[in-house]
Amino acid sequence: MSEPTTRHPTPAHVTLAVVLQVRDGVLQALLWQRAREPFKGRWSLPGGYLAERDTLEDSIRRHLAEKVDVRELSHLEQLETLSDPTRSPREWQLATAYLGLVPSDIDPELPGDTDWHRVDDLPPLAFDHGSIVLAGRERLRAKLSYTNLGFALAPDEFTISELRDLYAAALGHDVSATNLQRVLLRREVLEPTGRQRASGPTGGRPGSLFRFRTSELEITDQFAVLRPPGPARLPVA
Amino acid sequence: MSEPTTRHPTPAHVTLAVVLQVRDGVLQALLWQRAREPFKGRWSLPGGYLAERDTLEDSIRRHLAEKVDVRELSHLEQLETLSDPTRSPREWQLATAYLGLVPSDIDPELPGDTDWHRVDDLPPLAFDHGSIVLAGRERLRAKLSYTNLGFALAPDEFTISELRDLYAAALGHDVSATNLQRVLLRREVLEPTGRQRASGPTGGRPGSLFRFRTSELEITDQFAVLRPPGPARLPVA
DNA sequence: GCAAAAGTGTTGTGTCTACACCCATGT
DNA sequence: ACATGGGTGTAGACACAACACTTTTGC
Repeated sequence: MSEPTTRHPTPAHVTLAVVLQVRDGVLQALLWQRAREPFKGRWSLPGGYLAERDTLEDSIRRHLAEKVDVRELSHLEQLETLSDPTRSPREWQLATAYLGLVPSDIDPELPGDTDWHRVDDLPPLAFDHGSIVLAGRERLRAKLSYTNLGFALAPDEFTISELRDLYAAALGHDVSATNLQRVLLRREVLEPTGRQRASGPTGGRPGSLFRFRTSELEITDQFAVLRPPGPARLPVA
Repeated sequence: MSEPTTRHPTPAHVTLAVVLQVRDGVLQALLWQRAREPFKGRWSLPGGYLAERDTLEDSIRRHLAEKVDVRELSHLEQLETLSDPTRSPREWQLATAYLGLVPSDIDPELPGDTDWHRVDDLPPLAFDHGSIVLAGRERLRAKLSYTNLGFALAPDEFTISELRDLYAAALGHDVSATNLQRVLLRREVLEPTGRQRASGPTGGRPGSLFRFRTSELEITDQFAVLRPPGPARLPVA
């Protein structure tokens, strides 16, 4: 298997990751400054060549491990594979992009050539990485609406206001804490922990703490329309 | 560019397509019977090796052109890239899978080693192709609910009953013609052509003919929830 | 008491399913 | 006339956004 029996020319293959986190109330992406040509000095997505015996997911986890502690990745999913033959000026190279998420309460140690950048205000990126970041953001936004993916942005415990700020940063628009709470509780995505956050120095009622019921991705708004026929589902007996 | 400057070992790369069509009122997939080892004689997805200077999409279109007339593909989108190092017994091989759709009124000429199979009753497939077919079906089902993707399953003109049968076959459950019509008209996905289908031999009111307003994929049910704030959108003035 | 922050009650709206009913055609 | 299939009217269920109001804290 390590000796391909094909006589077809094969492209180089790299894995890339759009790693997103809400930092300072803003959605940010982890970028890495290229040390070498092509695009020397430009910011780019972390990643690297696929090694033998690695799956694509293994590969991107391995490359990311050099930047951030992989245990800190709360979610990782494949985005798409890019194949424009001119996407790299030097070689025939395919790239499989992943979306990775990091909870907001974590501040990983980073090497000197690596830093967070606001997705709303990115510098020019190497290759086609700019459009990949935007694709990752769109995927995140869509899944926040119809899945429980919020778990990947949030700490283990949080108040509704804190969660609201995370959603607002990721979605790019204001979110009402009132309605967010009701939607996520109705869908049984959140559950109360029973504990409370202490009031801040300026006073105010202490907020109750919640947690996500599960850290596995689940679709919570299946069948937005064209449901299968049948009597209405019982309202959670 | 045709001379990779990398010294990394590179995997073989193939493109595959799950081509789906509603035939005889049932969702079916286009399969091809392997002439050679490995998996000689087994049914498998059409596709083949990626050639230099091809994008992945070019590649799968080219391979499909040997089976069906590509102009008959009403939709083509990337599904995922598979990379398990053991997925092919002979070589290190990645596969990028696509979903292709063919309108129900077309009956392409097929070579002798190629045929349609009901997705609900597939034979054992080569490699990991069985799970890819199911992933394609799930993608189709999801997008039928929140996009106008129905255009890719339907002929240019159709009655609501005919469209209902297509949706039912693809979704795998009964669909109400009444509600289907109202949902798709409200969303302005369908428009009446003004023409009618003649009655069948057994009588019955002739059905009005409709068409999809566009054959570009559009999201018609954006923001199922967590809409951006603001006054309610005007009800289509 | 007053400001600040959290949380609940309530109303209105839009979208969907279900089902009854009416319409147009062939025999 | 009556069977067959197409289409409309309408009622009820539900989920959501918006906003007023109440509760709990610090000062």
